[in-house]
Amino acid sequence: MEYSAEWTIENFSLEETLFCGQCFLWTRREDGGFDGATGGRPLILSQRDTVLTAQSSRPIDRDALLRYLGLDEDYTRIQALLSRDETLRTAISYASGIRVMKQPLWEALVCFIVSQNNNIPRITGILERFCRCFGGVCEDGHPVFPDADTLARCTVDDLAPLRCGFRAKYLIDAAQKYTGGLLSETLLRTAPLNEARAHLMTVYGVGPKVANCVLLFGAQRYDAFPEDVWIKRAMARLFPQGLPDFARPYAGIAQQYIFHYARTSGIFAQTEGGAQMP
DNA sequence: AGCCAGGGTCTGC
DNA sequence: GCAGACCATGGC
Repeated sequence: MEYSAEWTIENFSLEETLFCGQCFLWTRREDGGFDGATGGRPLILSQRDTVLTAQSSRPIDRDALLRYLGLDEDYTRIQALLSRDETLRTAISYASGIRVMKQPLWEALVCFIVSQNNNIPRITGILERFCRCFGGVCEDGHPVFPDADTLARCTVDDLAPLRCGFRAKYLIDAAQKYTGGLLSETLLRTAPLNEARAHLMTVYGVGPKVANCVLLFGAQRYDAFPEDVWIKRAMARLFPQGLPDFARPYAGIAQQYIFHYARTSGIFAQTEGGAQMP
């Protein structure tokens, strides 16, 4: 690891941010750090108290990494705004170190297509095979996330090793539309939310939930509000009237705190002590 | 064995 | 517009 970088960051949890269900591309190391990549560069991230450290075999783009981790946003302000609601304040306080990451659109599209009707450990496994099979590995052995062009040339049978089931045909259609220029990132980032969502839903296998995840995590649309089974349960109990209006511009960020709180705090007794982190 | 998992499509009403 | 069958896979 020739290159390294270091930051001091208050009120941030790298582990909770990487493993709170918004991203499935990082793995735990035995030394307590995490293996992953951004922008095609392999990275080892670690944190001790308020010190975040990045190591890589290639030069580190400090700004890009901070942005990827959502650390370029003022969460003091966002959390204070959302905390005007008492229930949101509870959910945020439970894991206030979480940041909503800014993932590349293509990665988010693939990851959340894979996520549908699936559980987090298996999503992670499928995506690891996906990277190894179609992206190869970089010089230090870390799997590389494949380009859309590579996947667009594949058939459903080519994807068999992934064991991703009925999602294979969805992934291929997404790749073909993405490389074919049928998905406008500008539109997804700037159009009214309903239009952007409808645009994404032209992809076979992308419905409202996956579209909202891609908008939130892959296009930084903080007003997008993905509703999976956990969020539906949590909303029915905690916000029967829906989120308060003032929270709407950041509904997606609120959603991430609610999601993590609902799954791991034990307020829903479905899984003893909450869902386990991989 | 049956149900569930960060759902979506397709058909039939 | 809405319910219900069906879709692959793996863990519990």
